[in-house]
Amino acid sequence: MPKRGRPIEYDPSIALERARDVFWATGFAASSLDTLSKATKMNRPSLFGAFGDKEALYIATLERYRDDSVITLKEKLSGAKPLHKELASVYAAAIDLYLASKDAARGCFLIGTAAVEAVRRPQVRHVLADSLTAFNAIIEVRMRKAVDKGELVKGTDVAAMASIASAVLHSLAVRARAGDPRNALEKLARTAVDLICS
Amino acid sequence: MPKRGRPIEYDPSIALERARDVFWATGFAASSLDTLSKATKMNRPSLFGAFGDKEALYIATLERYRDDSVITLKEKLSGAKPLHKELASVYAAAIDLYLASKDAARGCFLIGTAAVEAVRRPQVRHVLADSLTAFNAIIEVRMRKAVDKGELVKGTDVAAMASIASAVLHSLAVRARAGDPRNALEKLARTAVDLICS
DNA sequence: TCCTTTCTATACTGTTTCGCATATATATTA
DNA sequence: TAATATATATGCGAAACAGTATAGAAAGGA
Repeated sequence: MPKRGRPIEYDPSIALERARDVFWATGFAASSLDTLSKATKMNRPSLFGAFGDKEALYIATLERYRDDSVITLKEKLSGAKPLHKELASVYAAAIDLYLASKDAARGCFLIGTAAVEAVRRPQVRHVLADSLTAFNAIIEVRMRKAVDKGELVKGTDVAAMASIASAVLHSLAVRARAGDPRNALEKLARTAVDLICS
Repeated sequence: MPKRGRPIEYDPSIALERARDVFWATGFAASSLDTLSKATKMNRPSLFGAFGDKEALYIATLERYRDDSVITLKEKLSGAKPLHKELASVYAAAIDLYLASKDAARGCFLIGTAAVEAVRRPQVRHVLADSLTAFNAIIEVRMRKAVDKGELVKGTDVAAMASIASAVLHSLAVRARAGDPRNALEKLARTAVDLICS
């Protein structure tokens, strides 16, 4: 017996994106339910019905961002192209994402907004930790493949190399939010690719 | 004509440290003046008289943290010891600082709490950017010296190397706040030292 | 047509927030 | 001692806040 009662007027997926954008620009603590309600075009009761309280909504946006990021990261590190090209495309995509806003740069949603809440909110901390681990693992898989293919010298510590590649991603996230210009971020990315793939 | 009127009962320097600790654990937005007032043992009117409004107080704590960090960073990168030892001691000191709390790890005060406010608060963004630039510059100076001393091969791009060393510091800051255990952070630090000083 | 179910709109409640106004305490100076 | 200058203590007040209660609207089912 599907479809009883009044149908919902919002698209949960779009609403989640709008809420994410609010949190991304303002952070969790400074984002009011009023602002979120307007951005998602959902009334507060509808927000509660769909996602739960403010923290649950925030965590849903974080998980969505993590899942999207995992997908694009896997795509870009598929192994179809040489490692140095794939790694460069990962950094380029990250920089585009971090500088996408017309206002001040937003950086990475996770590192920029979840880090501050992580100390006092264990759920947020765990989503953040899971995400960083997931990203690192995808990079590590590609690095292992690179050793097999001869793109990296045999004996390379792939876990170590992956953590360095991740570190550069973290640095791009922070520096974007600090207002670093695009060319500075691109220089860091080139440096990292050269260092890792030399 | 010094010392008129009732003398202050608080130590501005200690009060600033206490306020910094509140911001460090809770972030700017979620730190109430009530909590800050209790932590500093200053009434709200005294807080305003001494530091101005909440944002001015926050910026004062950020600048203090940056200045302290610059001093210790310069000390540890004085050139008295080999580069790999000095760099390792920088990372070790950072890890100690990031994990110092008895509760959840606080990471880096700047990256953990200023990054989230940077988008909407230009003053915070500028302090953050200045700080990252200052840290990077100190590392770069040491790297240049390392080339002169023969610790790094001639022709090394010292600016690039310094930005990688900084990136690892940023990653440690984020990963500490995500709850990564000490040994994971220490492994990243060792990896970075080996990569940079090999 | 009328009932049930589900979503939406409005408005409310009690709390917390920041910044400040007023009153009081403690020092120096005349 | 009186006057002045500065700091502290208490608490006010308007606004914002999160979450909810209640009423109304829009669909399907009988």
